[in-house]
Amino acid sequence: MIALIDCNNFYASCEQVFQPQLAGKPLVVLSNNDGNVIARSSEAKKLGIGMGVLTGSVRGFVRSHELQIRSSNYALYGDMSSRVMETLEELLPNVERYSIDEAFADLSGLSRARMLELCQHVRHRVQRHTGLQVSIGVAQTKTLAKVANRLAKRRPELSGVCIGTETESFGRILEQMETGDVWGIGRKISRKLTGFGIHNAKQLRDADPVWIKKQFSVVLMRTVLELRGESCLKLEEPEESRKSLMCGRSFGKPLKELEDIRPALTHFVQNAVTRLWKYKQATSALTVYLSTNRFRKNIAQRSVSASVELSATDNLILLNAAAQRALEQAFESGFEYHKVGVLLHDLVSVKNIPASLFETESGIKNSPELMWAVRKINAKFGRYTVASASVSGSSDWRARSKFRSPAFTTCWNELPLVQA
DNA sequence: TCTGGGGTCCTAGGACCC
DNA sequence: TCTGGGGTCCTAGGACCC
Repeated sequence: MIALIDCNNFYASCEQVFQPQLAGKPLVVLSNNDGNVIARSSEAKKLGIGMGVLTGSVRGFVRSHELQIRSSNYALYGDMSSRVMETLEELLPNVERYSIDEAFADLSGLSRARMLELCQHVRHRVQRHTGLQVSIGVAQTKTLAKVANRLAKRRPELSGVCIGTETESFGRILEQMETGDVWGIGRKISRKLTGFGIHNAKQLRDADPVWIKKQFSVVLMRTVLELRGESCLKLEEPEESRKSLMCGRSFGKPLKELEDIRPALTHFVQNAVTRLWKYKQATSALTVYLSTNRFRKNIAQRSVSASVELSATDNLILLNAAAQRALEQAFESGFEYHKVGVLLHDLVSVKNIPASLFETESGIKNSPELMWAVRKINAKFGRYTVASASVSGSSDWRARSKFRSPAFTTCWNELPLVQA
């Protein structure tokens, strides 16, 4: 049996935990650049505010319903996520961190009564450690655990825990679910299924897997089998690390000049490499993406990328130099650029690289001592205390973030104040 | 006015080989 | 005029997730 543990309204709840005046109020969290809504408190959902709607379209609720608005604050959410995950790992075997606010765990071998007890215990402990609420769904497969989790959220009488033991009992529930609500089925596939007369999840479950594979793909076939209770998606081993890593953002205002884009890219490279260090990985290929704003139909559009191959390295200076070269290749003047980003791929664990491969033929010496010092200083005083020279300079690229709350848990200067 | 960011997996098709 | 076919590797792009 597999459990799916999921934080309720994660971003909005993180804001509420540190700002008690937000509790019980409709609240939305905005995307980078404050463009649209990416998270909502349950009160905001009740107002009918949809996921992804433009910020402008919810302004009316500020006056009429005291809607609260926050820019997204990933330092806070990331740190709260770690606290939740650590609590789960203390209490449950084989926890797989699936996303910032979700984890799977293996509960095989426990009786139904024991599972229920354990899941309620987990809920109380997470609530006590972090102030956040989680819902838990348990079933034979990951896909069914998602379904159970959905029920745990929707039916108050379950107190946040739904354990489905028999596949049979999912029949009526699946009948009321649209195919698009099943994990792994998005808009495109859902529409194609409708064309074949498959409208709900039960019909999908009962479709012929071989036919599904032929018409769609092996991916959807697995989903069908998973809905039948046949496990196709195993828990991932925790030591398997990520394969690629990216960092990029849209600019606060459009940029036309290469020299204005450079500092933004340097900043993203530094962010990406810091994460590379954290997981003790190195990269042997890097791609820089550069694009205009696709939503502005009246300007000339351009979306390009350029790649560079390297011998495996985690050296910030080398990687930034490579990224800047790629940017030069991709850049062409005459466009209003809106976004730049870097993708590090072919990641390998540093310990799997023979030392000799860390030597470099280029003029820039790989200097572990320097990198070590940069790492220590930035870990202690903040991520960009020591940064490549081109980070400084114009800051036109920085995103708007008008409503950001303090980094309560990760920055000494922004700790919450408690009045006794 | 404003239109997120960071991932994974799979497939199709081209290049190349024998 | 006829102009193989199967395997592998790589890449770009699609679809999905949160």
